[in-house]
Order: sequence, then structure tokens, then C-alpha cells
Amino acid sequence: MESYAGGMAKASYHHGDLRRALLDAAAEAIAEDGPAALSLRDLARRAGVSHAAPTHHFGDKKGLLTALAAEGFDRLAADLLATRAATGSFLELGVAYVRFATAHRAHFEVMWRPDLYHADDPALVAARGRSGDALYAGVADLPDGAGAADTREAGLAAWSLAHGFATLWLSDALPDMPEIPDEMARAVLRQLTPDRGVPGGS
Amino acid sequence: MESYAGGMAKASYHHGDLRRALLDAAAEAIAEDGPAALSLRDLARRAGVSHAAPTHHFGDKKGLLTALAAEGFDRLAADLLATRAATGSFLELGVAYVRFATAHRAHFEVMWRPDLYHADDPALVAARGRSGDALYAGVADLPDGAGAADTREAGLAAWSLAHGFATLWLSDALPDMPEIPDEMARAVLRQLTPDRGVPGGS
DNA sequence: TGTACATCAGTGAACGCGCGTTCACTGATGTAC
DNA sequence: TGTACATCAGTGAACGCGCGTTCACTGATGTAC
Repeated sequence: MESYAGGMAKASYHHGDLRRALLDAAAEAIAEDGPAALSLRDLARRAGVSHAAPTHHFGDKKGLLTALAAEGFDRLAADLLATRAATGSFLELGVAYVRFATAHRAHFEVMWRPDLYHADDPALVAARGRSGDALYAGVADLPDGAGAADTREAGLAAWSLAHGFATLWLSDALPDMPEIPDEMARAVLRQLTPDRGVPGGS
Repeated sequence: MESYAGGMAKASYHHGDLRRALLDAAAEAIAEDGPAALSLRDLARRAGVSHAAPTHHFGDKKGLLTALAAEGFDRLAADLLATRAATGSFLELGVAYVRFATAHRAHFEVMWRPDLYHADDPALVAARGRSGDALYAGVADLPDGAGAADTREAGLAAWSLAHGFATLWLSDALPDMPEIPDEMARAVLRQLTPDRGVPGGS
């Protein structure tokens, strides 16, 4: 099921990669029932381990969610950078944002609930910074219409639009939505830049 | 503190308007600690009433959150309709949406978490419908650029933009934000309709 | 105006439950010599 | 190659807690006659 350090699952005293297994179990559980219903004991059960084991790796519940959020910000940053490098398109950056939210909904949901984790954890702060930089780098690509203020507002608008679409999709508020909303996201994001075409954009 | 049916607070066996008091207490508690941390016993404490009393009015915890969400959808619909009537501006409709989210954050947060309440409750479904209609009525005001599909996408984009901005603001993700983000919301929403001015809009 | 009765709203004790956290422990692993 | 020892990872029992829900009850209110 999970991939252990040793390759095959072995029934030994030590798990092999419990930290990884717990994070995966957390993502699964959160995708099913939301972050509110998460319990460390349930994660331990899912990982086939005693209920006191998680403490060893994360200290406490918030510690585990901190690690999950940090992982999310890291992956988001990587996705955005890769998309920017591959397409150079501001529009596709938004699509990638939405795709991340739908593909990693557990990570995404936790990321935006700082009350659930240790928001000042250094690793988390760094990862969040990388995400922000990746977003901002995309905004900077825009052909500036009318100066810096406009650029900032255009960036915030694009972020809001992608974030709002993703959030509404996740909360099941959009009727008649396909399972993978990439195309719809693209159409909606295009509303923001009807005339200012960007090279590489579809 | 609260306004009772009889006007003055009276120390009697019956509360007067416990239902109202519990909903207010819930909004307060959720604004403080989020919906996940909500407990019926805490609400009873806040209302100065025995912990078994809430059951009488809402049946169970989800029943209370259903009532709260329904109230939220009702108020949102009323706000949107009033704004449309007063300004006729599509832009201001978005601003009103953001203002609602920030002014009634507890209601707003619960509304978009259908897993927390009885999503098929008739009163709730009706209220949600009124909200949707009010939103859609605003979209229909738009000077249609290129047919129905465009209108639907423009409406969805506007909704996503307002919703995303509100959500990011609520999750404290936006740096350097004023306490009341109306003006910023207006500037951001304006990105969506840079040229298509609407009568009445500022 | 007075009485009987039904209905409603809130009480307080009790239940069983799953949770996070602590603790002394033990099995396994790696490193120094 | 072998031994001693430190460190690490997971165990299982125990704790105290707040929770939602149930229950028989009682106080207050309103209505029929």
C-alpha cells in the first residue's frame, strides 16, 4: 500500500517510514471528513500502529498539521514554478492553482486554516514564502497596463479568482460541474484577461 | 445584553427567546474559534441556560448549524437585492458580497460547509435558492457581450472573484489589509470589468 | 372570574464515548572501540 | 569480527476531560369551559 524504506512491507517492530505513512493517512482522512474530524488515534489505526506512536514524529496534533500544510505549500510552489517554466502563461498559472486545489484537497484545505497549525513554524513559513514568490513571479510576467498599483491589483484579482473558483468547487457549491474542472477554470480565468493575450496561453 | 421578548432581562424559569440567544451565541463562538470548535454545551453556558436546553429548539447540533446557515443565506439574499435595487451596479453587488462575508463571518463560514449541517433541510434549501437568484439577477443586468455562455461564465467569474477575495481575507492570507476591505474589494473586482462600465457603479 | 388541564420550555443527573497526552517500558538499530 | 552501549521508534496501560444525547422531572403558560 505505502512504499516503505525497505521496499516491501515487513511485519517488524519498526514501521520503516511512519512519518510519511501518517501524512498520507491524514490527507486521506481529511479528504473524507474534513480537517475538523481528524484524530491522531484514527491516523495511528490507519497506519497500523499504536495510538501513541504519532507523538514521536510530530509532537502533537498541530505539529502534524503543520507538516501537512508545509508540504502543501512546497508542492504548490513547485507546481506553479513548473507551469510558469513550461507555459509562460499567466492564465495557465491560475489553472495550475485550481488543479492543485482539486488534486490535493486535503493539503489545500489545511493550508488556509492557520488556526489549525503552528503558523510560525520556520519550515512552514519558508514554504509559504516560496508559494507566494511563485505566484508573484507569475504576476510580474504580465504586460503592465498602468504601473505597479495596477499590477498588484491584477495579481490579487487573479489569485482571488482562482482561489474562489477552487473553494466553491471544493464546497460543492457549483452546479453541473465536471469532476475535473480544468477547462471550466480556464474559461472563467479568461474573463479576467479578455484582451491582454499572453504568449503561450491557450 | 440580548433583547428578550419582554424587553428587560428577567430572571425567570423561561428564557424568553432562547432560540435567538443560541444563534447569536453560536455566531459569536464561531467568529472566535471557528465552526470546528463549536459545542452545544458552550452555547448553553453562554446563554446562561442548562446544557440540555438547546436540544429543545434545534434537535441536535447539525440542526442548530442548519438554522444558522439558513439565516445567513437569507440575509445575504436580502443584502444583495437591496444593493441591486439601490445601485443597479454589478460591481457593487460584488462589494456587498464581500462586505457580508466580513461582517457576518460566522454565518459565511458555515454556509459553505454543507457537511456541517442538514443540507437538504427545506428552509435552508429555499434560503440558498433566494441567494442564488439574487446573485443571478445581478448577472442578468450585465450588458451581454457575446451571448448566454459568456454571461454564465462572467457571472461565475464574478462570484469566484468576490468569494475568493472574501475567503482569503477571512483566512488572514492577505498582507497589509485594512480592517474593512471594501475599497480594496472594489478595486480588485473592477479588474473584471475594466471597460464595461455599468450605470450607477462608482 | 375561576378552575382544570394540556402543552411547552428548561432542569439536572446520568450514560457511554473517543479523544490527546503522559509514562515507564521494550524491541531494534547503529556506532565506537 | 565481536562486544558494549547509546539512541531511536513503537508499545500498551492509564489519566482526566468535554462532549452529545437521553431521561424523568418540574415550573410556567395558555386555553376551554
